[in-house]
Amino acid sequence: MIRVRSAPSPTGFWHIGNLRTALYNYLFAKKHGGTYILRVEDTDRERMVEGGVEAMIRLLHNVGMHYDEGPMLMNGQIEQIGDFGPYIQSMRLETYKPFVEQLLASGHAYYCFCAPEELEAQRTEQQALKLPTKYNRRCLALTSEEIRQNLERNHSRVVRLKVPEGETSFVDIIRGKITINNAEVDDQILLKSDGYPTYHMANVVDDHLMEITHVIRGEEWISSTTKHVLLYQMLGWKMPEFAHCPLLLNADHSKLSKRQGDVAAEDFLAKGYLPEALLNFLCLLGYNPKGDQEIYTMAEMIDLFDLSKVNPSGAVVNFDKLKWMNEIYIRQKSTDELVELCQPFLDKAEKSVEAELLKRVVAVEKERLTTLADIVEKVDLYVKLVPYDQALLVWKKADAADAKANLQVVSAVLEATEASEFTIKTLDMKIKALIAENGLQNGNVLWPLRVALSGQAQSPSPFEMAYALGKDEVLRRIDFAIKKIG
RNA sequence: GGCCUCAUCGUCUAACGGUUAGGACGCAGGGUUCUCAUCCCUGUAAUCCGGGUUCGAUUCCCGGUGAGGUCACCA
Repeated sequence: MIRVRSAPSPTGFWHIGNLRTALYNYLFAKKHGGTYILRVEDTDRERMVEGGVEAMIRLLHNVGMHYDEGPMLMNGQIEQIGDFGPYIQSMRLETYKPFVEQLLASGHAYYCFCAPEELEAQRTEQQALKLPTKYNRRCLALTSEEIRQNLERNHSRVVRLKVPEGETSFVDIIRGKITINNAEVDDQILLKSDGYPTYHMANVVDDHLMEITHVIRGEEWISSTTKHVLLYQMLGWKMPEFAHCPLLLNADHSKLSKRQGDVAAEDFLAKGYLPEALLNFLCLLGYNPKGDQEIYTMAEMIDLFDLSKVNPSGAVVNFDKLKWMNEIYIRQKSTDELVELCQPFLDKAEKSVEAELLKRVVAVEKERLTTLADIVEKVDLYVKLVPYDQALLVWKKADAADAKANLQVVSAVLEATEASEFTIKTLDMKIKALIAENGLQNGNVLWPLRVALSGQAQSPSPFEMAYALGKDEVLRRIDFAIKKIG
């Protein structure tokens, strides 16, 4: 049984790289009929952010990546769902203690009473001498009597991993075998002076206890994996398989950061990117399941998912391509769905648009939306005619008299047309027929008509505009234009 | 700096050791068209460098270079 987890810290925001790694966990679990788990790694109390856990839960919910076990929101309250809980590390402090004791007893770990300031001083010295910055193992030389006394005095202390000699290897599904000489590895702190375990300790213990079979995480963890492997060996536990996903990069190839534009996953949803588009895009960033296909349904992504096909090199995020993909997904939506999706953006902008009008506007503007938020501006010219210069009404190959005459002809026809016949297709046929019958030029009729309806040099076609606006408003705007010409 | 990892168009990528090195985004041009958008067509541009192995290397091996990661009582 495959069991994988996303193990985020709730101390910051989730950027799209974190989301992508989570997606790979999700796809891998679903592909193999396994279990996807959310576990919160909040052992750093100083960096706790209020509401961080809730935000993460909502994000996964909003993008439709539902997990089988983990903290879930029930009526606004966090509840632990699953047989391996709790899934929040700060609630598991007692769970880690026996294992730290075990390591201490077996000689794989030791107490360290050095003050943080001392360690800091050591580090700067080592850096100055261009030596590796490692703990000097001073406390390893302590006699058992000295240790006992320090403990009795309740001296501030941590527990460190005693890294043995030799070398450590593990197989990464994406990169193959990775070997590191243990001499390079620092005696990692496992238990902090505040009684909280560090990531390394908590992560290994929880992965074991929660029976995690595959650890799929970001590339930045490769070097610490040695410590994790050592811990599995010392505790006599079966190791999970590892897969380290490449990082996402800025255009200048630096690690993706907030400084160079918005990268928080939530922000993309807030800006009107569809979750499906975002996930499809992230899935293909550094990965290709097969051939030339670009658009995949979630079912396809799951079906085709293969961790070993993930590219090992970092991927620059091509935001233009995300926009393109979002446009594709928007066009695939039905008008009704799109109206529903757009509504929150209008609400947020405090624009209220009559339901039937909005539906017609969305139908027309669908091909012109890059994000859902674009609807907020698009809707303006339908709600209210914006002022325009009367010269705009005149087609480049004609004059004002033509514009006026043609608008009058069209107006008469439209007036005689039933409101129910104001569809794009019918209007197109009627007006084109009118042009043909009177031996007119398309441009000389359609340009003034379109400008009369939109007030813009560039806009949807007059048929689309007329359909969206409806008969009454159309006649009103044409009349206004005719009077404007004078 | 030590260690680890990586390397195909500007970007994301495809290519049993044999292809005119393919696709997508972007960009440019064209078609459709009253304008915009959509849609369609065309073009643009890449195997980091040097050795080896091989009849043959983008592909395998070694070295160099470059890039990224990591070196916390953060995850």
